[in-house]
Amino acid sequence: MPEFAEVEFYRKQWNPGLGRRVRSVQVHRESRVFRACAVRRLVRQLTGATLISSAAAAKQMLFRFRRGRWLGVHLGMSGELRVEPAGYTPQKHDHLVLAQRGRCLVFADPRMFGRIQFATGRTPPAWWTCLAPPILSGAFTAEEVAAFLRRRGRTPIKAVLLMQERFPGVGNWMADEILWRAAIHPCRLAGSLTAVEVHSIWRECRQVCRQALATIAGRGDHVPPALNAHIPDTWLFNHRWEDGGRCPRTGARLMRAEVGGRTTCWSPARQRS
DNA sequence: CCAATTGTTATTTA
DNA sequence: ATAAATAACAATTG
Repeated sequence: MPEFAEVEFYRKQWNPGLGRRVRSVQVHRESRVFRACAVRRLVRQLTGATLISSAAAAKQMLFRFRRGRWLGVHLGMSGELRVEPAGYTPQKHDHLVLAQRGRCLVFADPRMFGRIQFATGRTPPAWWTCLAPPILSGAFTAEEVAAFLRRRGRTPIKAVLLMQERFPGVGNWMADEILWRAAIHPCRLAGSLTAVEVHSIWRECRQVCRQALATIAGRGDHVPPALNAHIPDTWLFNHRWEDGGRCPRTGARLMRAEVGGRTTCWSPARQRS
């Protein structure tokens, strides 16, 4: 489920634990989510550690603990972070629980495509620092986007938008939202776009990221009561899975088909092949 | 039983 | 050799 802004939403869920010590760590040891992680070491090192700060980038989260301990979380398809009362008993899909004095910080993921990572050191680990420059940073330029689309010229634009090495945090629904706003058909080959269309892609990437962040993740420390509760009906998002759904701008029927290996939704009236 | 799911990666194909 | 397409991963739901 979670893409860019949803990841930020989940990051904030653990905010009540900031500045607090972890008294004990519970793990579902053999779970796949620990495939890139030395679990015993994680348990040993995080027990007694104090959570200092956290950050989200792309679809990745980083939690920093005192004395150079770093916890990485990727939510995969079905992961979530939440807070439970002290004394909480982990359920079937809870793979990692950090118990603090007044609460438990829980990572759950039924499908287990998610990933937990752990590292120690003075500086953030490589899997964090090597992420592509954020779409909302100055390093995400129209020129870089144009060059990338040229290099992937024979690939449908929908599939290109899902490539994390250039569009960090963009997932299936965001890619569809961007193409719908830019009025570009998802099957168009990346190399066939005009300069104006390439520029629209760049602009709408930033626009969708910015608006999604404000709407889904909230502003400052404020977090919306539920994930995706306040997404306006003027977005494609709220119509893409409805059977017989209609384009909020043209009123025409939406189409659905597999493009670039993912179910894709578009408005034929706006997005011409 | 079959098909579906908002992600990533290894393997196969072109 | 590179890039694109496909399969696989796992659990749950309709």
